[in-house]
Amino acid sequence: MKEWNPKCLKHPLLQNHYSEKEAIQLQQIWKKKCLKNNNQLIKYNDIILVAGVDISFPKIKDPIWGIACATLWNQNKKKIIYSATHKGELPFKYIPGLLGFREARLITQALLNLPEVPDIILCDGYGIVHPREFGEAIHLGIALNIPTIGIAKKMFIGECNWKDMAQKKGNKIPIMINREIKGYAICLKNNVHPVFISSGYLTDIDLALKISLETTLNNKQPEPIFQADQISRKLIQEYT
DNA sequence: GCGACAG
DNA sequence: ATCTTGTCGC
Repeated sequence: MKEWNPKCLKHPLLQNHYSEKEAIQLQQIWKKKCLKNNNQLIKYNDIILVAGVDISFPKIKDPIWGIACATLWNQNKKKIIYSATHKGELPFKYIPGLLGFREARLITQALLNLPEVPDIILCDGYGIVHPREFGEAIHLGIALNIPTIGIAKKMFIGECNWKDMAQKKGNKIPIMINREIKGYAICLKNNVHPVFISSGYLTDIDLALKISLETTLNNKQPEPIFQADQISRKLIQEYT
């Protein structure tokens, strides 16, 4: 059984209080480093444990703390088998394009409370569809050396006429950047707006779509993320 | 310069 | 992200 690296919270991408400029530089440095390594993509058959992560915030103006939740889904049982949470400080304000610096550390602390290490992590946000191809999913995946997928609820960058698409489960339409397909808007539930899926760390878009569909039960988002959202949101109420 | 902008 | 009830459609 895989073990958590006890030093994983020491990773440079998970440290506190970077300046905005430093954060952007780190994204560029680590993006370059990843391209050089030509790492192996995860294989579909090696995926059994799928984690989903999310953070909820108190309803105040500029929240400086939040509660992260990580859930664990078993692909054979098709259900959530564990969940874990962590309440803590947010090390960075919200800046579009730098979400990983705000959320990845807290998410990691919740993941560390899970009894097992997941084979892949579903993130609430983007992966490669990002101004510097360094969305939160990529950020978290590199820091932990675990494959990730980005699943966002709103458009960010790129071209995609998702409003023209019939809201039928399974329907999808590409997100184009520079005439290339970088992700997809895909409906996971009938009569509901699509989610926006892009590959993260050690994954490609085909695997991302397949795993997302297979871990979806009856909600707009895959169940691991949906449950992480629900659980963290409930916990916030108890602190408020 | 202006507005838009994942969570 | 968060504040929020009912309501429309399958």
